[in-house]
Amino acid sequence: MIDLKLLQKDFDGVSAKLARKGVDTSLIESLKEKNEKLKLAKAAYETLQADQNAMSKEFGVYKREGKDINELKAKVDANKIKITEALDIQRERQEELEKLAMAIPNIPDDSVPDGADEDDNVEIKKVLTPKEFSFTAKEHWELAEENGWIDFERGVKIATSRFSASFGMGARLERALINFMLDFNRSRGFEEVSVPALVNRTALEGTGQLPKFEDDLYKMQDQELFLIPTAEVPVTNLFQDEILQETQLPIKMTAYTSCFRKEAGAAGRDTRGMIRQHQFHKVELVTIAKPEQSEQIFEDMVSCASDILTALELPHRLVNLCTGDLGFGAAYTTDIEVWLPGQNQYREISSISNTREFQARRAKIRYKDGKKNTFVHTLNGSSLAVGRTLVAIMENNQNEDGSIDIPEVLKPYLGM
RNA sequence: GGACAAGUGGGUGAGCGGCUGAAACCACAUCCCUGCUAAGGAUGCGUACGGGUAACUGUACCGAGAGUUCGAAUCUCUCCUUGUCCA
Repeated sequence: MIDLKLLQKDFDGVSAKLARKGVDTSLIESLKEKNEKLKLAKAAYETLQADQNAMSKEFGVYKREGKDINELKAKVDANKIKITEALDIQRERQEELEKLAMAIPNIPDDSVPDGADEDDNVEIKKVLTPKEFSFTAKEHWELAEENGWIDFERGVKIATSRFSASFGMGARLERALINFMLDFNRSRGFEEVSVPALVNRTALEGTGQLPKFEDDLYKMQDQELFLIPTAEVPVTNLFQDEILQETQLPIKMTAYTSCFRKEAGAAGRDTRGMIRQHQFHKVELVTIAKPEQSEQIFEDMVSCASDILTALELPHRLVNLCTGDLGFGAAYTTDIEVWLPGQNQYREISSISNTREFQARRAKIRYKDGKKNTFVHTLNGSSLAVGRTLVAIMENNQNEDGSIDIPEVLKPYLGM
């Protein structure tokens, strides 16, 4: 959630920054107005309530002294009617404000380049050079089927489109990758956690998936629970509504979970293969940090994800997301794109974001900064998307006969 | 699944419908005293939002929500969680 005090203080600054993200200034104007109206309504209600409390106190005194209370009671009763009205107005305004405020994205950092979509993202650097193939590189679905690693039809049969099943070395590689990634992240100081795959509405509001993106989520029918679209949701919200000790920070965590996305609006994109599935494996990094720590930790997280790809000998590049491609909660984001020779292009395999205090404000995660309570910064990033890593291994390590070389670092995980 | 009980501040734990934002103790912070393998004393110490340069002050919060009442941590209802017992 954006900082309403900041909005009040620096309306022009805030609205200009949000305009870069396509948020209409009139919306911000309306937010500011609603906030001011709520303050007035609150003040009105609180004054009446203060009167009421004072009169109620007198009641006790009157009774003890055996005084007549009829007159006082008439006054109090009349005041009560006004309080009820004032409270209704206040609640209504509160709801209006919240509804609007929860739907406004984070303020993009000044370093975020302007742009409409992913084509305007800015490359930061390339790591490793894609190798030349003496033959035409195949796409991963072809290789996956040839090797019997992934069965797309049978996945669809037991669920629906955009589901797949892995067999043999395909399945074992997935597991090896998960373990390798978790171990790697752990070696960089991220504590492993294991969390529920179902979360409630409050958690999703805390990290910003709700209320705006309900269509992208799988929801239980008989309970207010949702399948997680990313481990970021349960892991970040572990500390929801807590006041942490300064010495606890930063809290660096890594978690493996399945992720579930409806992929609403992605019809026709990546329909073949396992680039875009409804369920996929992902190893995630989440950090809860003091504000002054978050820039450095962000860099550490980017390095961690990039170094995993380097260890797997997969060429990739880092890009700085432009305003148009930036997620709802992020102040700034670096994507890591892995080279896919079969597709002859770089494709996203990780996305690392600093949300600064955007999620912390929603999820009420604070720490004791001396005597004051201060919102923490929260960061999250994939390290990495497992399915896409497998895709990258298949395409980059393919031989002319269709066989695939296993990366050295994975061999211990496969008993090789 | 059924019965009963409980949910209070960082922790333990008191709380009669008004004098309780909440005793006491522990922890923590600052200060004082003392000089020895330890302690003693004083003060402070919840959160959110609003007003005030500030001292301070208003409102709300004792699992969540609703209700009764002039007034609720305290009474009633619903829900959630935990514990114990039963199936």
